[in-house]
Amino acid sequence: MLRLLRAQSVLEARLSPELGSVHGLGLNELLLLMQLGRAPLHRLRRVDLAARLNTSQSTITRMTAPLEKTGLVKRESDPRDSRVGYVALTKTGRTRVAETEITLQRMAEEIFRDRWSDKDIATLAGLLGRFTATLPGDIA
Amino acid sequence: MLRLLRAQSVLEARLSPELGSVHGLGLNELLLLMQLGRAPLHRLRRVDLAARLNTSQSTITRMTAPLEKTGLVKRESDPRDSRVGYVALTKTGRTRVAETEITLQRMAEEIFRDRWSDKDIATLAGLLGRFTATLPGDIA
DNA sequence: TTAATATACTTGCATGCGGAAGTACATTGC
DNA sequence: GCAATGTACTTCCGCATGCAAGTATATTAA
Repeated sequence: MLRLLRAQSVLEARLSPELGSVHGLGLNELLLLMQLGRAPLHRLRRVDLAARLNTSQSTITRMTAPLEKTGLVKRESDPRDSRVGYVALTKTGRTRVAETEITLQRMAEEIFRDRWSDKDIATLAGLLGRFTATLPGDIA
Repeated sequence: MLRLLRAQSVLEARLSPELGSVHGLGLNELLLLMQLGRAPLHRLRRVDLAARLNTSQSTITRMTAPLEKTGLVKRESDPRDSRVGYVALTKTGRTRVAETEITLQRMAEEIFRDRWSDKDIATLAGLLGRFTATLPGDIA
């Protein structure tokens, strides 16, 4: 179990810098945008987004501010309930996510290429899924 | 692979609060002390400790300061090389680590109890080991 | 209707972290 | 021996984050 904690830090240390330098997005920003990309209408309420990213609402507020400025994301309101603010992917945002996901995919292949069979990967994903299953918006 | 990132945050969210409230140690502090506990003479150079925790040296400096104050850890110097500062577990520190590890063990069992067989756990540990193998001081 | 409670979000504050710069010491090459 | 380089550590600064408090709106109960 302790290995899970360590493995994450190894992985993050490897992924984060390249994503940042190539696409100007932090790993967490990418994960946020990916959640939006998979949501209906490419948008989510801020509370739901926080739950999916297993983080706090205040983090969402602060993370989305710069993304709005760069135009990857925009605010939308709910006519039924004026408390809620949706975070919605813009068209620019969608293309940017797509590009970055390709890079991520390439890096994943690079990491797994050596000693991992497809079966190993599937097994790992399955076992880890038991942890992440408690979260909404689980990602394959 | 994304699941690995999510699984860690789920796990940390579950472990951290209880460890803090029961033993007054953060999860990262415990991991630090555990590394010392497994090292020869119960001590490590600060650089090596940073490498084992996959963190920066400055983090080690800041984390050890409070641990020194509470007497769980003490400084030792190297007569051969006066640049190095060892971080060494005190006797108090050793008993505290032992107590806390028991709590951790209990929590782990609680988490895995339901849907996990011993074989599942072993498989997961093995697969994750491929990531952590690059770090010194890997922990079972 | 109105008061009490619940929900969605933002802001202020404190904490934990990494990186760069600074200091002290050790090692290498001449 | 001494200059140049490398290593161990600390401190400073900025960034990301959670929590608690505050605001605005919605829902529930009387």
